[in-house]
Amino acid sequence: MLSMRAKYALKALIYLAKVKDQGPVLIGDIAESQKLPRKFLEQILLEMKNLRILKSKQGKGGGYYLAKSPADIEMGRIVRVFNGPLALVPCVSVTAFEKCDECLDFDHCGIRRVMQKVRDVTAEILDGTTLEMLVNIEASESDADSMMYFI
Amino acid sequence: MLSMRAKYALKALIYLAKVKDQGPVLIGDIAESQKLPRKFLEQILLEMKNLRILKSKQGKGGGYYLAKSPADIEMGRIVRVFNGPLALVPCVSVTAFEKCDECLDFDHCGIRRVMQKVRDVTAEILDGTTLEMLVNIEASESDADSMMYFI
DNA sequence: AAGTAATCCTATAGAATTAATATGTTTTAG
DNA sequence: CTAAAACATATTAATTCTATAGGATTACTT
Repeated sequence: MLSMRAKYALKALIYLAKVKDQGPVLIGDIAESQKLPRKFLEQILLEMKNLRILKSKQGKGGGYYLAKSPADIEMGRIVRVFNGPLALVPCVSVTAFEKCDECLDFDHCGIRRVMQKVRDVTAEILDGTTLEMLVNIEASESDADSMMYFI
Repeated sequence: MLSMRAKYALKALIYLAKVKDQGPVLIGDIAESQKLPRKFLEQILLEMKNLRILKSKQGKGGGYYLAKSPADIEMGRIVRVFNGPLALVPCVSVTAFEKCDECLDFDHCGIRRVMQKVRDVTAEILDGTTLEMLVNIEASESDADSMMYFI
């Protein structure tokens, strides 16, 4: 399952994308409007700022806002940062590759080969979905309609 | 990431599928040949027996063996039992559906709609892969060859 | 019937991770 | 100068995960 941190990060980003022309947004506004725990969210936003996904303005009148266009922020990136590798086993991870301790025959491991496929399709979807698309998906009426965003 | 329990369960099953005509197999044999911690594996095998995935024979000359044909045991089942739901968020889980606490608008949630797609393709692969296929995949020489097992 | 080899069963320890809160520091507009 | 805001780090509490321990039960062999 996705960690709360990852989910909250995505929620906050989607919100920031929706109000992106209104200048800096207060942590408190994001937390309240999205029903997220304020201090926990604070950490998450800070981390995204350090990763240059967000920018911030300190002091009175300050807040957070997107560092780049919603079209340039991929869901995959956020999930990796806050939830860890997409791969279900380390031996098919691109960002955190590692052989399994108990591995007897890397080349012929069936688990690895299947999990490689799972990772690939997952990455295709998540890396292929931008914040901009997420906003559009939320604007579409039915699940069926939103499906056309996938290849 | 997949839990060790899930990985060990799969390893044990693949091994049992490979030697399936040789009668009951000792826990110790499985553990040693697959480099799995013996007592931990014991729990896992017992659980699979209670789920009717394995059968066992107690006492001298006893051991574990598959309760059904490798063609009838799907990877998805094992992952669900030992790792939990395939879904990354509870609101797209078939086996453990639950709305998110912080959910504001279920019908229009972009995260949910994308994660639904991820769950669906993952389930398609894992539920579409049987133990028998895993054994065949391990017998094929290149990763490319083994790819034809996927739809 | 005894002995032994095996699974069965449950408890528990220890480590790691996660979610969240707490507390204070720094920056900046007015 | 003050108040409002982000910045930064430490700590807690709960949960989960991996693994081990120790005995209870079952059944084959002699």
